Amino acid sequence: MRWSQAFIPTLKEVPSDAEIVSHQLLLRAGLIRKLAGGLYTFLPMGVRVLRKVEAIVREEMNRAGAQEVLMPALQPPEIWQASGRYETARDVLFKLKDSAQREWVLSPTAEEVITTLAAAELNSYRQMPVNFYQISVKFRDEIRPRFGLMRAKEFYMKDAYSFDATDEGAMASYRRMFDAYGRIFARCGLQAFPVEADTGVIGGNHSHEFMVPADTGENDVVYCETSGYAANIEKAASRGPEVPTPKDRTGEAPETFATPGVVTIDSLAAAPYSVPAHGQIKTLVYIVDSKPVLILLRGDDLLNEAKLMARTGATHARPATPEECVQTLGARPGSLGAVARIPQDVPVYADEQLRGARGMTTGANEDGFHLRHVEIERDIRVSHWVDLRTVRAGEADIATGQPLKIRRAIEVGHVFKLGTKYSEKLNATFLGETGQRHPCVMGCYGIGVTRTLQAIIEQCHDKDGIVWPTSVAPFEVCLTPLTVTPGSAPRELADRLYADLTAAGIEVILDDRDERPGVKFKDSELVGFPLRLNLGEKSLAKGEVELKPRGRNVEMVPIAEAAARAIAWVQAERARLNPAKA
RNA sequence: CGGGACGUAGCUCAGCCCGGUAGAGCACUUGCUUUGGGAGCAAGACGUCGCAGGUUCAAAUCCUGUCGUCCCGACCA
Repeated sequence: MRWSQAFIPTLKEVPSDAEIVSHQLLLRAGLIRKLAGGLYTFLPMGVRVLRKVEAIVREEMNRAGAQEVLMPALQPPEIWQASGRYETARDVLFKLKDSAQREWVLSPTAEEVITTLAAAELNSYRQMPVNFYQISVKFRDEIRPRFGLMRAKEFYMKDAYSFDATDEGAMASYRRMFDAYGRIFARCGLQAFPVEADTGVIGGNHSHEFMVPADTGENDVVYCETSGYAANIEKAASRGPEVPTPKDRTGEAPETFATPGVVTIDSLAAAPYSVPAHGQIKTLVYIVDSKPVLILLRGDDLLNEAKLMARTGATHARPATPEECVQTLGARPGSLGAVARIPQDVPVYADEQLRGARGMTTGANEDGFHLRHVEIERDIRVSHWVDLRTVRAGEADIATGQPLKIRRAIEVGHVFKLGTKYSEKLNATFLGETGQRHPCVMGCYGIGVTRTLQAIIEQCHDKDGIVWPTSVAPFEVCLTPLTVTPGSAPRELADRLYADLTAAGIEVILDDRDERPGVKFKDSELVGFPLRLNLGEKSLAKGEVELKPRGRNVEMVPIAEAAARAIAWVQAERARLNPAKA
């Protein structure tokens, strides 16, 4: 490719609506342009990278035994109603009507379609295990698209679905995908690591997310360097808070005391009350699938909504409004408690940290009053003891007792053992060896291809621009003659090297633009080609060309060796990023 | 959905408070010079000031509405 013929609209200045560096570089390097919020056009360089990431995903999926299919993005709502997700996923589902007023949904994932296919086509245990995948455009009605490709309304995703006759088989399928994911991200030059993930309403503990550490990520990962434990904060557990919960028996009965104007944990912890936060019971009213529930936490703990959803099996949960609190408990937020006046039909979920708690202080369910000397198991009707709190950095790892750390990360992949949720609802059953009919045991496995692309930039860049891993770079080598006049030595050599490298199977872009050297250097570094060959009059006169790997120092090599050295460099990088092939 | 900010040339922005008919830098076109880190000089082209109403002799500027974009929040009672 000749740069003069290529469409690579680089930007010197930072577009005002790009906040994070990877988004800025996507725009500045001429990979994408925005059409509207959360919708982007991929320009030629962007497409080249996208296709490379996609190819890596495809190769590894095929290697893992998955078979590629392609499903419609436009889907009938009936199958979504059948799975129940028409309701549970309503917030992210795009819906539309055709000219006959028939409704359709735009697919965010394809469990319903693939399970419908399986219901029709998979009839015998002999047909399993089988794993179908596709790489296609997905749609999500994001309430707030942001960060360019990170959270978009339309994006590229690889989604795979495994079908097994047995639970053990499903675990083997899961493992194969888990391993394939490790290879995929490694080949993309990306440092991504698996963390235990929340399994939501489906339950079980076989779900991992693949995370790329980045301050701009939208997930918090809890991890322990000693034990290797790593989990999404939505799922993470620890040995508990550093300050233990008071449990000394006092024998005193609950006592009401006036706390005018005190409606926060902090103000009750301050003088004149001086009740430490860990000696308080925080009472929350949540509306879970339209019904009120009470949630009890230690005063210094934070509710983990994902855990709440998982423990209650709910699909929607939100804090109750002050009016709903009054309706449920007769008091406003700030004075809520679970000791008295709790309607029988309102379940009380108490966090495990409160088990055995004594001498606690909590709201009296009367505005302006609190209760002290509360013993939770004596005074409160707890219907469920569950883990609901959010782990904090510094708490002890369950395995080793070492302090846990927390960092932000970008989720680029997710593997999930689904079980029979979809196969039961959509009737994907098969006949087993004994002639019995069983639902298929499923797994689903996603990789955000466009998000992965941006995560690579987020991880691989410097002050000058993108530093592409060779495996996903739009071109592997950028030939940069500093003089482009036909017949000049740099131009002649560039043309010759272009032919040699191309013949060796290297992807080369020749910067034949009649631009000043500074412009060419800046552009090639912004776009991020892994290896640049500078061909200047001065060094050529000395019989040398410059080999400039992106982000590393220049090396002078004799003209006669230039092609061989460049080829060797690229091949070494390819091998480093794909050891299996080397 | 709540809050905040911003919409002026392809891009980054000024002008708005205090109304008088639109500017800078970069990019683009042409010419000359320059040629190892986003060149210099000269000339040129580029705008329904997001859109719709309103106030006014006069609106980018003031008022109302609307659309769009970005940020924060949507657990901490």
